[in-house]
Amino acid sequence: MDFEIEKAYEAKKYEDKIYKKWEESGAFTPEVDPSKKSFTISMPPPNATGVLHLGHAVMLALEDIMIRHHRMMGESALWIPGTDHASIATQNKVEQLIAKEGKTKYDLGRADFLKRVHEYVKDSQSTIRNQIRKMGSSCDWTRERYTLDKGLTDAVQEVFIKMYKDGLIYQGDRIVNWCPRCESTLANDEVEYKSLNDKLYWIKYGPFTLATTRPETKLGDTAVAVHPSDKRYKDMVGKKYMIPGVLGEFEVEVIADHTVDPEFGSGAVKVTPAHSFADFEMAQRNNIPAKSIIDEKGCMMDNCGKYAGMKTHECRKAIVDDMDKMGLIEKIEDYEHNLSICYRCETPVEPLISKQWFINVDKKVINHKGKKVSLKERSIQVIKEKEIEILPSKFNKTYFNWMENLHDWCISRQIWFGHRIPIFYCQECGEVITGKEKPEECTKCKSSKLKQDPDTLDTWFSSGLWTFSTLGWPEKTKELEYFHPTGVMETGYDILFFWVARMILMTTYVLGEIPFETVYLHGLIRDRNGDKMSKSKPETCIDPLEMIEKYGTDAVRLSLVIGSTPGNDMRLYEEKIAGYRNFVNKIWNAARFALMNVEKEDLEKEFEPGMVKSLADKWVLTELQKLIKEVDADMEKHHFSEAGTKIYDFIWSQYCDWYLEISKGEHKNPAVLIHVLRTTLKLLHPFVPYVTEKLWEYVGGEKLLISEKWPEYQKELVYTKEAGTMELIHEVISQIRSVRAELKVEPGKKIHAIIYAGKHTEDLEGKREAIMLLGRLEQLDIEEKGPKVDGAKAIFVKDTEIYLPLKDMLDTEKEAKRLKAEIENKEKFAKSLEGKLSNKGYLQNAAKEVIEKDKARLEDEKTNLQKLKSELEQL
RNA sequence: GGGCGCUUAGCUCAGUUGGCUAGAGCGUCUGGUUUACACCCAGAAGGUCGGGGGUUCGACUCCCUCAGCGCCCACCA
Repeated sequence: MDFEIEKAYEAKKYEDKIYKKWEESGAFTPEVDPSKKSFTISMPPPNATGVLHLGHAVMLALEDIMIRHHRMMGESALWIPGTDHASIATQNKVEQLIAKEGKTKYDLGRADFLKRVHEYVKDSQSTIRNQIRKMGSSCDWTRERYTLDKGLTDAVQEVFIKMYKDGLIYQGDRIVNWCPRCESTLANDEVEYKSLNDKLYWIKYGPFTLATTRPETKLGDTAVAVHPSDKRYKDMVGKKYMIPGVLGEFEVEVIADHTVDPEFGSGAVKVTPAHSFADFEMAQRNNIPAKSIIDEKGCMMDNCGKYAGMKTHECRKAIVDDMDKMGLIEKIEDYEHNLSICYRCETPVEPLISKQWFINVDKKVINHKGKKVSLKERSIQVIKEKEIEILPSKFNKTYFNWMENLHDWCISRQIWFGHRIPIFYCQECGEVITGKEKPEECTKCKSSKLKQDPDTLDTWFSSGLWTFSTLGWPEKTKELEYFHPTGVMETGYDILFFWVARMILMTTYVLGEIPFETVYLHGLIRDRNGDKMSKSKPETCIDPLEMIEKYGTDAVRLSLVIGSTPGNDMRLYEEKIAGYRNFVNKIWNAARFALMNVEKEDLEKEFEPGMVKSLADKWVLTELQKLIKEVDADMEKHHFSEAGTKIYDFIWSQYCDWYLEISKGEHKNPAVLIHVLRTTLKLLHPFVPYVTEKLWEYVGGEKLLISEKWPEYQKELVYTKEAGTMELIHEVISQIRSVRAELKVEPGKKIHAIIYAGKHTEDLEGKREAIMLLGRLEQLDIEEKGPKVDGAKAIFVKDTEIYLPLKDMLDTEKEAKRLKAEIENKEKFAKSLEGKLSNKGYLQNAAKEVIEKDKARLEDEKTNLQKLKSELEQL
C-alpha cells in the first residue's frame, strides 16, 4: 500500500490532538448503565498548589492503565479527577507569596487573605489540570471536583453534624502538637522527627539531680516522677518538696510511674504536664495539675516573670545562665536526640494544652452485624475480613499497627483556609449550636449574637470523604449508587495513614460501606542513586513534563510502570525513558512495515481463521493467544509491569524479529499481518495510548481505539504442533547465523547448507525460503537423511543435522576444542538428568509434565551427544 | 525500642502456589546501509541468585542464623 508516514514517531506532533479527540468523543464520560459493570477510581486529588511531579505521574499512569483496560472490557469505567485544597500547605504557600510584598495574613485580614488564596488556587488548578492531561489521563473532566466545592463542603458539614450528634465529636482541653509558625494544631502523623545534636542539662532540683533537654520548662513543672520499683526514691513517693528555682521556690509532688526509665539520667524526671505528651499522660494518671507557660506563638507566658515574652530557645539560654549563677547546673553534656518538627514548615513543634475538637475513635456507634463497634474497630475489621484488599499485603500489618494505636483524632486547625467548623456559640448564654448556616437566633436564649467557631477542619477530614462526596453525597444520586464503592484506590504508600486509613474510617461510618475494594500502593520514585528526588539535585532530578516534551508521554508512562511492583520504590533516570521511547518507535515502525505490505482491501476484510496459511502464521497466532491469556491474568492480578513486559517482548522479539522478517519472503500474509498488529495495538493501548491511537487511524475501523473492545483469547487460533515446528525452524536459523558469526563469514556472502531433517523434512521444506532468507543461503539441500559432509561445520538441533561446507574457514583445532567442551557440558547435563530420572522420590512426587519434559530433554541430549562424538572422531 | 522489607550479570531490575543448564533492559565486545526502524539488525561475553545451616527427590523460591543496606512506627526526660 502506498503509505506516507515519517520514519520515526514524533510524539509531540500528535499527542495534544489525540487527547482532544478522546475528550470530545465522550469516551471519558461513562454512563450510569446498570446492564454493565461499573469500575471506578477516585483520583487522589493533587494539592491545589502543585506542579506535576513524578509521584503524580506514576499515579496517573497506573490508574489510566486500569481505567482504559476496564473501559475496553466493556465496563462503565469512571475516573474522577479533582484537586485538594490542602489547607496548611496552601496557606503556607500564599503566606510566603505575600511575605515578598512585605505583608502578613494579619495585614490583609481573614476575608482578603482568603481571596488571595482562592485566586492562587484557581491559577494552579488550571496548571495541574493541563499537566494531568499531558499524561494522557482518560479521566472524566465533566465530573471534576474540588474539596472546597459547594457539594463537597455540604458533605463535610453533614458528616460533622452527624458525628456531633452521635457524640463522636467533642471539644476538649488536651495536649496537642502545636506549630508556632503555622499557629495551628497538627495531627500526630503530621509531626516529623529530625535528629539533632543538642545538650543535656543536669540540674540540681531540690533533693534530686535530674537531666533535661528543656530547662526552660522548669517553670511549668508540677511533679517529679520516678519508677515505682526504684529503691533510691522509694521513700519520697507521695511527698511534696519545695524546689529552688530562678523565680523562687515552687512545690512539686513526687509520683511513681512505670513509664519512667530508671536507667536514664538519675532515674528521676521533672514533669511538665502542659508541654510534654508523656508528662501530660503521667499527670492525668496521677492527678497532677498542669501549668501552661508557653503560648501559641512559642513565647513564654506572663506567668514567667522576667522571661515572659521570650521565645522558648531564648528563654532556655537565659534560664541556664541564671541557674548557673545560682549553682543549680551540675553539668552539661552533648546529647543527640529527635526533635519533633512540623511536616509542612519544619518548625519545631511545641506541645501545649489547648481547646480543640476531637473525633472519638473508640466510642461504639457503628452497628455491624448486630454489634456496636467503634470507628477504629470497624476500620480494622474491613481489612481483617478481607472486604478490602491491600496490595501488597505486607501493608496489612502496618495498617493494623497504626489503627490499633490510634488516639482520638484532633480535627480543628487554627488555619484560615479550609472548611469552617459548623459550630456557633451564643455570645449571651454560651450555648453551642451546630448547623450548616448561621442560625438566626440562639435555640436556647433567642439571642441573635452568635459567632461561628473561628477554626477550620483538618484537610484530611474532607479528603476522607473523597470517594463518595465526589459522587454527590449527601444527595442520593444515581452515580453514587452505581459507582460506589469504587474499585481501586491507587496511591503512594506514604499516605496510607494520612489518607487511605481515614477514608476507610470515615466511609464505613458515614455510608456503612467500604470506599474501595482494593488498595494498590505504588512505591516512591527515586533517582539513579536510590536517593529521594529533589530539586536541589538537578542532575539526577527528573521533571516528567520535560521528559514528555523530549521523549513523549508513552515513553514516560512505560518507564514508570515497567519494572515497578506495588510497595517497592523504583529508580528512574533518563536512559530508561529513552529506552522506552525506542520501543514506542519500534511499534511505529512495525506498523509502518505492515502497512507497506498490505493493500487497502486487506484492511477492509474482517479477519477469520480461514485466512491462516503458513506455519509462520500459525506460530505467531498461537503466541498471540498465549500472550492474551497471560496479559489477562496479569491485569486481573494488578501485575501491570509483567503484562507490559510480555507485550513488549511479543512485539519486539516475536512479531518484529521473526514474523515480519519472514514476511519479507514469499510467505507474506496480509490478513495475519494486520490481525496481529491490530490485536497488539489493543493490548498495548492502556500502556501507550497515544502511539497506538495514532496507528489505529491507519489500521483500525471507524471507532477510536480507546473505545474498542479488548481482545479475547481464541482457542481456534492455537496451533500447538505447528508452533512447535516453527520454533525448530527458528532454532535452525539461529544456529546457522551463529556459525556464520563465529567463522567470520562476511555478512553479505551467501553460503551453502545441507540439512538432514528426518521427520521434519517436510516442514523444513515448506519453510525453505525463510531459512534461506534469514540464514543468508545461496543453496539449501534438505534431505531426510544422508552421509556426513566432509570438512563441513556440523550443528545438531533436536534430531536435525545441519552441515555448512566452509572448509577453508574451519579451524580444525579450534573446532575440536569446541566440540570437546560441548560434549563435556552435555554429558554433565545428561548425567544430572539421568540421576533425576532414576530417583524414586522424584518420579513419585514430581508433576507428570515435568517428568515428561525431562525425559524428552534427555533423549535429545543423548542423540546429539552421539553425533557430536562421531563428529569429533572424524575431524 | 517495636515492626516491615531488601541483598540475583558491570548498572537497574524481573523471576506469581518449590520442578531452568537463572531472564530482560542498559552497558561491554565482534560484525553489519538486508522490503520498517541506527530510536536499528545479527552474534557473543558476563551470575557458585549476600554468607552459613536446615527441610525436600529437588531451593533463587520455604525455615533458622549471621552480615550489610533501607523504610515505617514509637519516642525517654
